[in-house]
Amino acid sequence: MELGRRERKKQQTKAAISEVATLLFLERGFDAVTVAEVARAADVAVQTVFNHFPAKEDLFFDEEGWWLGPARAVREAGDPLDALEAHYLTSIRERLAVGHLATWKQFVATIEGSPALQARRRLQADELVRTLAEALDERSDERVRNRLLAAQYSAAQNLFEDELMRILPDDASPAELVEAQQALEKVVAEVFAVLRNGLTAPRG
Amino acid sequence: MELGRRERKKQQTKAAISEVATLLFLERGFDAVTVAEVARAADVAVQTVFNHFPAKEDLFFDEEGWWLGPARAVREAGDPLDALEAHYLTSIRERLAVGHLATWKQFVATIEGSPALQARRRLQADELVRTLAEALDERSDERVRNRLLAAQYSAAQNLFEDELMRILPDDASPAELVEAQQALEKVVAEVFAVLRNGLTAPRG
DNA sequence: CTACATCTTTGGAGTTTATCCAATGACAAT
DNA sequence: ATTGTCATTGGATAAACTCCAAAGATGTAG
Repeated sequence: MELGRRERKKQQTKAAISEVATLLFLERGFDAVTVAEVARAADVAVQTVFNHFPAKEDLFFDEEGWWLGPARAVREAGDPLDALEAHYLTSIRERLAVGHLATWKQFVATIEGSPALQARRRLQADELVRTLAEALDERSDERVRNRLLAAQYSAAQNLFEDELMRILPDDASPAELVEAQQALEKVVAEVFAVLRNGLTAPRG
Repeated sequence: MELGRRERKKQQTKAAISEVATLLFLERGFDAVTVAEVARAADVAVQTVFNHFPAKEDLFFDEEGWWLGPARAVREAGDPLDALEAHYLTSIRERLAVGHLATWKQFVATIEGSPALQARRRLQADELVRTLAEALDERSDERVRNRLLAAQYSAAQNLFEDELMRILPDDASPAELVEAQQALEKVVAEVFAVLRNGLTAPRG
């Protein structure tokens, strides 16, 4: 679809605002930067910022709807657990791609430094669980188990994220990256084994 | 410990504020009532409200730390799953006690009508999961499983709450109460059976 | 009982996020 | 060129929350 100049300029200002905002947030922390400052740095009116982003938090979380991924993965593949494991391994590899990692660690650190961003992330996690549970409902009518599984997936994701933050130094060398990826994939395998076998089964 | 008049009056104003605020919130919704209104209704200065309650949400959630219950239950009993099941059955019975139910349904409805209150409840749920996971860590060093179980317990609690809201009419008769309690306890038994046997084991 | 210290309450000014609205200016369509 | 649409803007406003200094109530020591 062809975009007119007007729409193009609109997207342009939106992108400019988001970019300058993200830089400021990463540099000085989310709570320490006011929307007025962002507007000034982007050379637009404060109202323009709110025209494009419904709330301040949306300036930071510009990626749209990653939390719908697991539900989609379940819908598009055969066995739900296989689908979820594959989906998670893919997202891990993306995160560990060269250049992405440092940025990602900074993102997480910024979130952990701001109650408002943490609240927003909880909302996203909730959305993930809800949509995943609905997707699982389409595969099996065992509502109770579907909801428990969805919660476990979300918990597993948190686990992996903590683990990543823990084992990876800020400036990881390529060798360390490979090592970390192998370590993480081992944890993923362990977690999904637990999910498959159930909590009380003996570990593999 | 003996409380002086000063401290007594302080608690008194705090209680008065909390009470009048809760009434207003239940009646007209959390977001539709301003702190200034609460202050006016309680005949105190706005600043006085914030002297006693760090944030507006604290005017609604005055009960302190119920979300630490599961962790405590695990620490004080033998088998963690038995402890959690017993703890949850107890809390259900409290909620279904005569007189408490209508109030509780109103509370939940008010929460569901306010994004701010929902966010606060998510924070509490997070705290529950975190503390429960720590308590489980003291019983077993299988960190991964402990975290998955904690997440499942939280999910189960949400399930029960939804179920309670769904099956119970606002003005339940004593007979309906008994019936609802039996239905709920059956669901609880089913969920904990799943937790014990694992997701993939055949249902009982 | 008086004087002094402490602590709660209060009013006022200010900050920040967010909304509403009317005016302006760039772009699109005829 | 005119006219309508739409993004942008400034201004006013609301609401949660903070800071601060003054006032009022309470506790304490002489």
